[in-house]
Amino acid sequence: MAVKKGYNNCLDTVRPVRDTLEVINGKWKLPIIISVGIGNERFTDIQDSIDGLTPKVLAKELKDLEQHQLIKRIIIEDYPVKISYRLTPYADTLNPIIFALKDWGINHKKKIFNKE
Amino acid sequence: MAVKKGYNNCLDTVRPVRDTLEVINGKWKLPIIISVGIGNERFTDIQDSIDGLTPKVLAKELKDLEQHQLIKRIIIEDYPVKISYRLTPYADTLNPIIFALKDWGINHKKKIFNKE
DNA sequence: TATATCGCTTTCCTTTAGGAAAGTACTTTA
DNA sequence: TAAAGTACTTTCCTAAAGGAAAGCGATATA
Repeated sequence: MAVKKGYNNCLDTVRPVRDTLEVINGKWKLPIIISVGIGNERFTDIQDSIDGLTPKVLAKELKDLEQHQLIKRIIIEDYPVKISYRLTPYADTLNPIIFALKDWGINHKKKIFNKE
Repeated sequence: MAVKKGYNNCLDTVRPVRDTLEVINGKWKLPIIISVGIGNERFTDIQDSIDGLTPKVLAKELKDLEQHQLIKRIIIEDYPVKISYRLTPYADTLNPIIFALKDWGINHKKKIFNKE
């Protein structure tokens, strides 16, 4: 029989939410995905488009995002060799999350602004 | 005239997303909101419902969430005094975010599972 | 020849998050 | 009187995130 517990079980929701947060955690991953998605393909462009992002952090986050198959790194064999970053189709599945976060942020700022 | 820039501007989306992430950052805030939302009102119940959550972290996160007006702390003047945590109506506005994260997490697990 | 750009890497350092364990003040139950 | 529960706090520690600055090997431009 089941062990007595006084609390309500919320694992059905908490577990997948935590799984998602593990993929998109940190300050930078979603901003980078947004920037690449909007058309910034070059390392320097991505860096310039996001305030406060340092090259070290960008390089690390790009690697993480590549591993999760959200971004692909394309080497263009030209003289000089160029490197281009693109979203994978899978990254598009993050759109509902990005829109939800964006909407909430816009609304939250309104709320705070009207209060004070 | 405008300064030359080679990158596409993504601040319209990045800024509100970052504003939201500042409110719900970390491993624990959304799980706690989910747990309280599902009916866990007591400190110990919330703690027990979320795997790995320590009392120190829970106490800190509850304070943060109170400050952001997502949770209210209710003191029940009984013998002994009891303390109850509830979501504010404002916390309900996070639902689209939570559902989006949940759906993505479920789908992501499927994707990984089918691959390997 | 000198300087600049690109896509990073490297080093060093600070801050923050988070975990383990014990303690505390109070009350209730046996 | 002892043990247990409630809602935390406190201390101590580690790991990870993040920032500042310089460097590097290649090519390109003046």
